[in-house]
Amino acid sequence: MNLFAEIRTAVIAALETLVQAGDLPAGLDYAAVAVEPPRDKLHGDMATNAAMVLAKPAGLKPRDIAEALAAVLTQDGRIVVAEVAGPGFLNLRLAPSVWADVAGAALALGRDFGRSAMGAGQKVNVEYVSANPTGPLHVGHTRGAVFGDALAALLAFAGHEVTREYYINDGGAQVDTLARSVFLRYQEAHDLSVDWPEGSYPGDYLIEVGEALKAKVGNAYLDEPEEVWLDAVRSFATDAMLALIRSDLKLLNVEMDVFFSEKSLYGTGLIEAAIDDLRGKGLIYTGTLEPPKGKLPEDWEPREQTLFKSTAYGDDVDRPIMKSDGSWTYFAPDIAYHYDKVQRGFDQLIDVFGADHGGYVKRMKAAVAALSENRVPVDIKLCQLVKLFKNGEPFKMSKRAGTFVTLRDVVEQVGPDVTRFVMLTRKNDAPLDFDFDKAVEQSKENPVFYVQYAHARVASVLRRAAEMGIDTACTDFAIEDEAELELAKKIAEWPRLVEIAARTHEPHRVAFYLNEIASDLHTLYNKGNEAVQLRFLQEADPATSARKIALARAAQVVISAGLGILGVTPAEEMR
RNA sequence: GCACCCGUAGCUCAGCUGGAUAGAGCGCUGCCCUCCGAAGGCAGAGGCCAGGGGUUCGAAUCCCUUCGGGUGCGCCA
Repeated sequence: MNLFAEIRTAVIAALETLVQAGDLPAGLDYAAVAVEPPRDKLHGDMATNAAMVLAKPAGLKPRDIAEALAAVLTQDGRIVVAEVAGPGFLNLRLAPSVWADVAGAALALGRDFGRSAMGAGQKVNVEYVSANPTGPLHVGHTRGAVFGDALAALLAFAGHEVTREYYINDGGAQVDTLARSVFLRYQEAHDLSVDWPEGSYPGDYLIEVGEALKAKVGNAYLDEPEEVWLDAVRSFATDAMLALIRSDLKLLNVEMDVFFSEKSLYGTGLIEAAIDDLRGKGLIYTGTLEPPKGKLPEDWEPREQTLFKSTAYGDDVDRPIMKSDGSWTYFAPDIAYHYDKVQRGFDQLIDVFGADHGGYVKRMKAAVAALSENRVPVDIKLCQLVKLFKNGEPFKMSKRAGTFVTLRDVVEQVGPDVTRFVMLTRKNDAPLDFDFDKAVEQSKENPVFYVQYAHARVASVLRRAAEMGIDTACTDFAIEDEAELELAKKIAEWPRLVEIAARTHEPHRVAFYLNEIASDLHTLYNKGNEAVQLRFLQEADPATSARKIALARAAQVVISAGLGILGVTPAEEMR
């Protein structure tokens, strides 16, 4: 139940009434009519721009439309005051009972309150993490993992059918490097001393993989040339890395529906099929690209290549899909992978990448647009860097991986709940500072704590109420004070916020909202210190107390639902 | 050189498909702790929304441009 949507429906019905009465011309487009919370709450509870939006097409003055609209709307029992303001806004003030009804819905629906049918019938694929299977996940992946996971949950909450997917880059040269690195560890496991060539993966995490390989094959590969063991070791190593990555994800409670292997596209005709599809559309050709302007690669020379005409779909230059030795570039399997997603019938694709893949966005969009004939939109969300701090000092090294801090390092220090919440306290395209100490600090500056505390505070009130024999299942409300009204209104905003966040693909909005509703709850609670009649717990008047507690429970339900979307456990107590 | 992202209070950042007098936290100033949990609370000061043009009844938001920061830029994925 989205109260804003309901009032908007009422506004449009009222406009129709005006049309019937001949006060407005028929056939107006109401699409731009909005009902929103006003910026300044002194203006009322909701405002509509209907009169201003319709003034021009209707050929009338905004204020005249607004006056007429106000007259009709005040006949609605929910609307107490409708007054024209500014250039033609219509400010609405709602009856207190309306807010109580919304809070009542929250209690009745529990964590399903705010669930939307917005995405009904929409199949969405969210691809995230997709880290190369060459080592443990690091901090950057962590942000992508949390973001993608929260976004998937948010879309599901908004009614979409969501598939969470991980693309395994196991087809390129980097898994060969992995295999060779594991082979070196395998040699070490046999007490041989080895040289680490430039570009190999020297992290400690491969030591046990080398030992496991020894345990499996003994000394069978020791004196053999690469041709003998490369395939087998690569497959052994990528399996091990994938197991590592899965266990990393599990630490964060991230669970994928599909792990899609790049390798599975090779030798199966899938890449060829995707490229053929593009060729059939006249988008594949052989040609020579212009050199990039400015800093020229040193070994630049004009070269004829097989190209995808991505410029036909908004890219800046056409992109090579085949190397000069006839093998595919990395782009070709990616095209095939997205072709596969399109063929699986998704209505919408979302790719979550690191910000360093920004240059990849246009060609990927071009590819999907071409493959789906503009049917399937693809939204590519870029996650910016995470800078780690400890005691305000930059924090860089990992004991495990050597050169980078791992997901495991982070989660082991602050836990999955804190990791997830903090990662969502910034917009995805804004850089994020993550301070280990602040993240676990128990103070108002720490949003994780602040929101958890609000939830726990209600739990605490409920426990004490039960001891005092106060009804904790009451569904009547006593919403009188300004602070109570604020909280009730904030609860009513939840369904609308879900839809906005889902539409914009921005789960951080949920985190910010939770901070606000927590703030309203704390404010109300603190007000009870001075104004005794505002306290939730009132031994002398259990009936009133029960109705106050009902509001606290409604807020708690919303906080719980919001945390659920973010993948954070609501705390029952903070000790 | 080109493309993408970003530029909002001293600091870190929100800001809804364009809406009214641009918000929050920290920091700062002043009050407040025998009180349902003060691991705080209340109030106040503080902004040319980087600069300039344009579209619009209306622009932090859309378009153009300048400046400043980040990322990327033909057989690496």
